[in-house]
Amino acid sequence: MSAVTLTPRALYEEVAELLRQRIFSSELAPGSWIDEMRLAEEYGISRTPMREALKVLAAEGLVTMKVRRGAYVTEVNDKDQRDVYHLLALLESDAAGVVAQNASDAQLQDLKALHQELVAAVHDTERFFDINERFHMRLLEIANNRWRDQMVADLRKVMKLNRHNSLLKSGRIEESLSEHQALLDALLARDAGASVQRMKAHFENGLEAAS
Amino acid sequence: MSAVTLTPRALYEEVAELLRQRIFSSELAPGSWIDEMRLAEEYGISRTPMREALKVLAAEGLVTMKVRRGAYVTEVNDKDQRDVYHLLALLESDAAGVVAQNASDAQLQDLKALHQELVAAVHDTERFFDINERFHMRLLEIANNRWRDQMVADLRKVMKLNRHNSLLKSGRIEESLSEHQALLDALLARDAGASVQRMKAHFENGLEAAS
DNA sequence: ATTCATAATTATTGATGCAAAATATTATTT
DNA sequence: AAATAATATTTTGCATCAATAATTATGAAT
Repeated sequence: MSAVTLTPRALYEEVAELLRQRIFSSELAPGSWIDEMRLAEEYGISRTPMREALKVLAAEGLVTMKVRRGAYVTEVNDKDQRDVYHLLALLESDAAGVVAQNASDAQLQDLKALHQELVAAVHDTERFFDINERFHMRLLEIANNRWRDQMVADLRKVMKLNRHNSLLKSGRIEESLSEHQALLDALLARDAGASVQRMKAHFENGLEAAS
Repeated sequence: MSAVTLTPRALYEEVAELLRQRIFSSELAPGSWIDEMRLAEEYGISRTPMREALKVLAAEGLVTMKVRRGAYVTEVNDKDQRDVYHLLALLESDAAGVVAQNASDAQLQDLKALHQELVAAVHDTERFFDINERFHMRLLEIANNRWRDQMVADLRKVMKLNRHNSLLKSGRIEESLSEHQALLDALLARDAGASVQRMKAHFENGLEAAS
C-alpha cells in the first residue's frame, strides 16, 4: 500500500523533458512559436510549471524568449552548427588531455573496455551510437569538471536541433571507430598532446560528414 | 511628464539582476538559503516573477535548486574555482586564436585602441578593471561565436561568487598589463598559436594570484 | 531519560484569475 | 482605393489562492 513519492522530479522538470522530446523530434519545428496555453492544456497542467519549463529550456538554448511575444524554438543555422561543433571539439579534446594526464589506470581500463564494446557493436548501428555516447560521457566524467559537463550537455542538446543531426552519420562508423582507436592509444600512452589532437580530429571529421 | 513604463526587460529579468548584485556583494552568502517570500515582499512584487528569476540564476549556476527545499546560493569550493578558471582560459584562449586568424585589420586596431586606454588607466584601479573587462568582451565579440559568449558570461558570473574574487588582483596590474601587451603583439602579428598561448598564460598567472 | 510517532507549522509547488500590451482587423476619411 | 486610426481579440505577464510536502516540536511509551 506504499503511497510512493510520485514526485521524483518537480513538475516543471518533467514538462521540460517532454518538451525536449517534441523539439528533438521536430514536432516543434525550429523557429516556430510555442503556444504555452495550448500545451499546458494538452498536458493537463497549469501555465505556471509550463512557463518555468520554458525558462529552463531557454537557459539550455533550445528555445529563445522574446519580450511580450513568448517562446520560440531556437533556429540554428549552418554557422551556429559549426560554432557549436567547434566548442564541443574544444571542450572534449581538452577533457581528453586531462584524462591522459590524470586518470587512474583503472579508469583508463574502463575506457578501453567501453571501446571494445564499441568494436563489437560495429554492425548494430543503434547500439553503436549508444555506446559511443557512453564513451564520450565516461571520458568527461573522468576529466572531472562538473562545469564542463554541464556545458557539453547543453551544447549536445543544441546540436540535436539541427536536421543534419547526429554527431555521427551512419556512413562514418568505420572511420569513427578507427579515430576512436587512435584516441584510445594516445590515452593509454598517457600522451596528453596526442590525445587532444586525436579528439579534435575526430570532431573535425564528424563536422565534415555532417555538412 | 511621460511616466512611460518602458519595459525594456521583463520583471523577472530585472529581479534576476538585482539578485545577482546581492549575491556578488555577498549579502546573500554562498550556501545560504534564499527566502523567496521575504525577498518578494521586500521588492514589493509577487512570488511568481521571483521564482522565475531564481530559475534563471539556477541556469547560470549562481543558485542551486533543491527539490521541495527551495533555492540556495551556490557554493564554489577551491576545486570549482580552479575548474571554472580552467574553462575560461580554454574558451578565451581559443577565442584569441580565432581573432588572430579571422579579425579584420579594423577590428585589431580597435583592440589596440582599447589596450592603450588600459595603459593610460594603470593608476586608476577601478577604471583599469572596467577597461580590462571590455577588452576581453570585445575580443570575444570579434571571435563571433554567440554560444561561447554565453558560456563565458555564465562562467564569469560563477567566478564572482568566490571570495578570492577578481579575475585580477590589484597587486597584479603591472604584470597583467605586460601580459596583455604580449597578447596584443601576437594578435597584431596574426600569430594564432602564440595568441592562444599568451592568453592561456595570462589566465594561469591570474589563477596563481587568486590562490 | 530517551526514542519514536504524530501533529502542527512553515515553505514550496501548482492553479486560477486579472490586467496590460501587442497585433490584427475593420471602418472611416482623405 | 489606400492609408491611418480605432477597436477588438489574442497572449503574455504578474498577483493571489489553494494544496502538498517536509521539518520540527511535543507528547507518550518503553
